[in-house]
Amino acid sequence: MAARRPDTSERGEQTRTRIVDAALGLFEERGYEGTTMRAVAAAAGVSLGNAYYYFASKDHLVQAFYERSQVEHLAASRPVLDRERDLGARLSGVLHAWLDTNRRYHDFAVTFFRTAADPDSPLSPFSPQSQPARDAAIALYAEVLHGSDAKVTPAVRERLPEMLWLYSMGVVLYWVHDRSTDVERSRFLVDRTVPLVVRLVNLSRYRVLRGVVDDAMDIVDELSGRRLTR
Amino acid sequence: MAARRPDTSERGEQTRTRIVDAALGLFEERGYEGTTMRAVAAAAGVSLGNAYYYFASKDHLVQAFYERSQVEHLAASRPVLDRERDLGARLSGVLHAWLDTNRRYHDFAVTFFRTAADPDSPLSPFSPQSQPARDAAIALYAEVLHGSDAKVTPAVRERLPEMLWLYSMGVVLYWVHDRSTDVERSRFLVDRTVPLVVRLVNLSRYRVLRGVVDDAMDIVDELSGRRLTR
DNA sequence: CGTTCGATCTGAACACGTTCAAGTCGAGCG
DNA sequence: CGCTCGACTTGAACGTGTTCAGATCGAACG
Repeated sequence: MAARRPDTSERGEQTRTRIVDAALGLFEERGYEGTTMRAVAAAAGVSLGNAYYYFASKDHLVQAFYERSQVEHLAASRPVLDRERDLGARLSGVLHAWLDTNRRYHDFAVTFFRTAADPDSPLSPFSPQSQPARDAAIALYAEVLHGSDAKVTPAVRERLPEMLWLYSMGVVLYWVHDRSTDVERSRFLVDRTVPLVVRLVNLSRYRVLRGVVDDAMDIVDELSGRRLTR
Repeated sequence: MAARRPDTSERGEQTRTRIVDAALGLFEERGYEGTTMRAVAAAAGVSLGNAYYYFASKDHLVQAFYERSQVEHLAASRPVLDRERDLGARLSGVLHAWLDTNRRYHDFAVTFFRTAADPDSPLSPFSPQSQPARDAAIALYAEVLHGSDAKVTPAVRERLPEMLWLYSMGVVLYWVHDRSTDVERSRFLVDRTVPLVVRLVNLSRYRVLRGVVDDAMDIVDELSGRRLTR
């Protein structure tokens, strides 16, 4: 029979799950900084050292949140993607779905994204360790585009998903800084910029913009042979 | 006679300077994380607690770096701004000047920008405490534009500096993640995107783009009545 | 049953950022 | 000269993330 991955053994996996659950609960309740590793260990019913046996650092603990949030976002996006054909509606729907699923995490997401801004952190959206998550996210925007009735050139069709993802990262960056009630300013940003994006996408077929667009595509190619990092 | 600001009194100012010098030296030598407050205090010849009398936290210590760097950048940009009239040359010159003046700080700037990514940190480029520095930076890009021979509509003329600053923040973000030797990829990014930006600026006068541009300007207005933060 | 060995677990110890109660210093005043 | 007061300085102590040398557990094996 096949050898088991160490962290998939029964006992280990159980303990790992207990720790994650405890951590996410405390994060939501007291925020990231307000949650100590000792508290996490205690809530999970394990020793402090044991928590570090499963998670190399406090930061690594939020990767669990990251994954959970992404699964929720995908699920929340599904209905929109199945229903809408219009590019603007699809893009807007996916972004609002993101804002919805992350609403309750806003407070502690702030400190989470702080560590994510460290290029050396595995949590950075540009880090090698995030590649799977990043690819999944880009794939989502590929579906946003390819499932729509928007007409684009082949070159754009291929690179636009990545650029839409970058655009979504911009929205996230704004959202992190957004202190308005119910993050209405972020929603406003989405509502106002999505039509702009769509219009630019449509314009990209026309002669005046063709040159700029082609050059932009080239730059994306040249710089993403090896991604934003290293 | 006028009352002295406490931190401008003779002895205090001296001590403050000693601490800043010690800190910047150690930052450059061992990086941010590698530098302990105890080491800074020791190098400055003061007690640990005394360092905290002048600087509320380790983070506040890098504001000194921030200011020094900005002064250097301004000085390095001056020749280009006095010489060039072409928008692309001016923009490119200013950005390369930034890369030059910050070259030796790259290693520890990484961790510096990490804390800067925290919206609650006074070091965030979007924070109220950074407003003076931010305004100064935007003013620089206003000079880049207004001293050039580029033809733009009044609306663009007014808002473009802020957008150029945002563009420069994007370059900085890329630079922080850039691990290539001598940050050549960042230089490549500048060389390739500046012409794009210039072409977009020129196109902004034409009918096809007018609508998009006007809408973009509106959004900037609506969202920056109160800035990106609060 | 006894041994072995790797996965799992423990808690004391460490280094660091930060706080604070208690000093010291020096100029101005009576 | 002694006193006062506020600016400045001190170092011990606290809480936290992280490390590590060693338990403990349990399945496989002889």
